[in-house]
Amino acid sequence: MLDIKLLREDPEAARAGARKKRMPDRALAVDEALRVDAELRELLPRLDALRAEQKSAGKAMGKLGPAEREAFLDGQKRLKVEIQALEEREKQLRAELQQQLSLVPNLPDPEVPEGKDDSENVETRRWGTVPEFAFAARPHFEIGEAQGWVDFTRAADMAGSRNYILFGDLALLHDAVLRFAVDLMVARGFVPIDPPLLVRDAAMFGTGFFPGGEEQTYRCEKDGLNLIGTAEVPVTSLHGGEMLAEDVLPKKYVARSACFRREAGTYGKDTRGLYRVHQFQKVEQVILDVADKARSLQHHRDIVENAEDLLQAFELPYRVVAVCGGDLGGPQAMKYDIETWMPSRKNYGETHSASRFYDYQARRLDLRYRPKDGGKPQFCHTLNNTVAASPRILIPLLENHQQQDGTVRVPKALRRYLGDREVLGRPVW
RNA sequence: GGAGAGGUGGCAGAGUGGCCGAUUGCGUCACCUUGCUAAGGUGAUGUACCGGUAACGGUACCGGGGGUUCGAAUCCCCCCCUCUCCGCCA
Repeated sequence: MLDIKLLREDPEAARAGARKKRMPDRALAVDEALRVDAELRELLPRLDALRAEQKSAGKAMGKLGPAEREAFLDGQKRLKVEIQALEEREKQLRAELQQQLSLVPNLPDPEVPEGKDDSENVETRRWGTVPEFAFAARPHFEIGEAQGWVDFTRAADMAGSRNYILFGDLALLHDAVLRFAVDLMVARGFVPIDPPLLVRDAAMFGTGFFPGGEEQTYRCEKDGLNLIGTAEVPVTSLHGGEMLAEDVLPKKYVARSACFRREAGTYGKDTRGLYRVHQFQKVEQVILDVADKARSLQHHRDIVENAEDLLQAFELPYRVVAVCGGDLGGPQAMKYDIETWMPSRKNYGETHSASRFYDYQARRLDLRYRPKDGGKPQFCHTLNNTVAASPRILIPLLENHQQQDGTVRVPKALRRYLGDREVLGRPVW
């Protein structure tokens, strides 16, 4: 959520931001919000004056005898009716303002590249060498099925499409990756969290997934709860509604959780293999800190570096891209994706997504801190990034480290999580 | 799922229809006192919105939402959450 004051002072900035994000309908919300705000600002002083009158008269009446009260009652009753009418309107306007304001996307930073979709994201750097295979390299699902490591057919039978079942060494590798990711972050001072997977609407709204992301979300209607698509939701919401002391900041958390996504509207896209699935495990890093842009920028660099260090430890080639306006979500001010080389796609595929929000989520979550210098409470800044999402990360692991006979080499960093084995699987070809 | 008790300011905890935006304690800040560590005294100290350059003034907010009333932290209804007991259960 943006500050309404910002909209009053510079509405064009908010409209331009929505346009840069290719959300023209959300640009309209700026003007709707301002229209409602104007009416509210006209109404409030009148209402306040009436209430002041009611209040002072009411106080006086408390000191009067029963007989003298009668004289007051008529006027007070008229006031009451008048106030009730204005209050009714106030309630409508506030709800409308809230709704429109919550639709206005966060301002994309100036450094966010122009562009309509992910094809126009801008590469900022590459690491590693894309492997050249001296044999016919196979896609991960062929390797996995040949080894008996994954079953898509039975998964689809019992759970529908975009599901999978991992077996044996691949199930172990999946867990090894996640354990490595948590350990890496804990070593860097992040507090590990095992968060709720089912959350109320407030958490979805507060993190900016609602309104807008309802179709992507599995919902348990009976209980009014939503399955999280990322631990960002419960972890960023953790201190929602709180007033933190400045000296507890920054809060750095790392959460491992299952994630659930309906993937509505992606029919026919990435249908094979482990790339786009309804349920996966993810280790997510989240930072809450003071409202200081320079510190947000530094945290953003740090959380990208954390993910890069993981990929380097996994010996996987990757690139970092600056996500363009059209590919940016509503709540983000700026986002870097990290894309890891996936030989079967003959391309880099997104494995990480690092966002900074400034105070956009914190406003929605009512997440504040009291500055040390005794100033007014401020909304925090929030950031998050993937550390590892699996099974998607298994794609580059299997494909880049595959060997001619169908076995898979284990990167050194992961061996200690796999009984010190250097190779997974048996020769199958 | 059944029965009961509660949710009040940064925290703890009073307050059962008007004198309550709310006693008090802790914490925090300022000043004073005290020649170690410590302690003591005085005062200030909620958040948001509206108006004002400001001082300041006004309004709202006592878990959330409705209602009764001229007037609600206080009475009524619904919901959420916490705790205790019982039941069920990984």
